[in-house]
Amino acid sequence: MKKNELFLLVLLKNAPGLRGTEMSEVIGVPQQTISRWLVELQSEGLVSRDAFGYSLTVEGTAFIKSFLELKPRRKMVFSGKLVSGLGEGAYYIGLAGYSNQIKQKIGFTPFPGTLNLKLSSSKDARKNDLLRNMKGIQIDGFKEGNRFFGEATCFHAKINSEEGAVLIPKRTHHDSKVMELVFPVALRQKLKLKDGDLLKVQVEV
Amino acid sequence: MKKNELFLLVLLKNAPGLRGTEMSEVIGVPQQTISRWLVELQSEGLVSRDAFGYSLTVEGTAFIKSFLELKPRRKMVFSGKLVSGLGEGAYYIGLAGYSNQIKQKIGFTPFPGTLNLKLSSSKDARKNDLLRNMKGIQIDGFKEGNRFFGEATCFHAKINSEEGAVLIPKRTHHDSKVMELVFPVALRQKLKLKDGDLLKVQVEV
DNA sequence: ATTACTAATTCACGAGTAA
DNA sequence: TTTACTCGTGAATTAGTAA
Repeated sequence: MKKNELFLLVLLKNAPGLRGTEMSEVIGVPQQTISRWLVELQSEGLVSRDAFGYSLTVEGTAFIKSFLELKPRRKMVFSGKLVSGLGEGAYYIGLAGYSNQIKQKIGFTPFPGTLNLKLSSSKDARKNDLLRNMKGIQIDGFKEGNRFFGEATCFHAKINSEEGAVLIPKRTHHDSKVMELVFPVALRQKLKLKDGDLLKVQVEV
Repeated sequence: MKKNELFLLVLLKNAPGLRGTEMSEVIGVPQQTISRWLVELQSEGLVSRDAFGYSLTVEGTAFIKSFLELKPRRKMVFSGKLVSGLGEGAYYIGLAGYSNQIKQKIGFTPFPGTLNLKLSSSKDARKNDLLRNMKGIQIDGFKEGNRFFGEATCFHAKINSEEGAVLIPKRTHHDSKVMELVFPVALRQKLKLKDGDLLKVQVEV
């Protein structure tokens, strides 16, 4: 696939059954060029054509979907001091609505309680801000009785080889210097941690 | 923005703070080319650079977001015969969980009942299939007591100047020949319709 | 290390036109 | 109508290299 042809894939994803002439108008590229792009995309099996116009093939749909999520695997390292949360974390993580999703999407049943880190440097706070804008593992919101519990995003993370996850609630705007983590075990006890201990976190982004 | 530079915008959307060299690896284009693209994107104010790498600016974020939803406004016309549903429609549409969303996102409080059309031609059935794959107005699922009610997609639609909407439940796989519509009024009564009447629907996609 | 300039090369573009 | 071919032209690419 030539880079420019991405335009057509996005367009066809949004509106299957388009004509080449329509795409030409929307993108602002001559019909001849659109045609050339479409010929290549068809030869690659990403696009098909019928009497109603062009559409993505199954492969094309998969391709554009995975492309839109394209990102390199990177590790971001943060360091911060352990602080006490307000005990809210334990309440939320204890709810089946969150706990089950974490089990299913991240791979462990979280210990009902969160580890709160106060990041040491403003560099790390800045990186934390970047993290909050990234698309991680989506945890859906849900309704429990009359209360609504919001969405969150997670990233796989490690503290001293202990596998866990960073938890970023979508709507509540924590301080950029605060990072919240969940683990399958009571990490405070397992690693004999206390408030003020300096910890290094490796986050998979 | 040159067309190719879209790659970088998508990438930076997914992973802000990337280095040019990383983007080069992921996209498979030499670093020199990435650099040239980034120079242009910065001069256009879509991308900014700091000590941590490149990120989208606010304008860049808005730009890529609107691009990903790019599609031409089109009208699709269907014709079909009015048939009786199973009365399920009325039950679902009557639920506040759906009704309120339709009011908010489409602009009218739906009459609790749906109009079911049996499409006349296989051409129309094929177009209906295309419609089901398009991204329309999203109606979220919700939980009511123990029951879960699934997502749906809507499109603005008209029957004889009467404004309504096509309703496409996400998970239930209706026959492609069946189209379900909602209106702010009891259209059957208002237009004195009866089963078997031939109707033309204009759908905004 | 990362980023960006210059210059040689390539190959994508699109007007004309046919099917 | 819509789609796609040819081919002359020029813009986009990228290796080499510097900062």
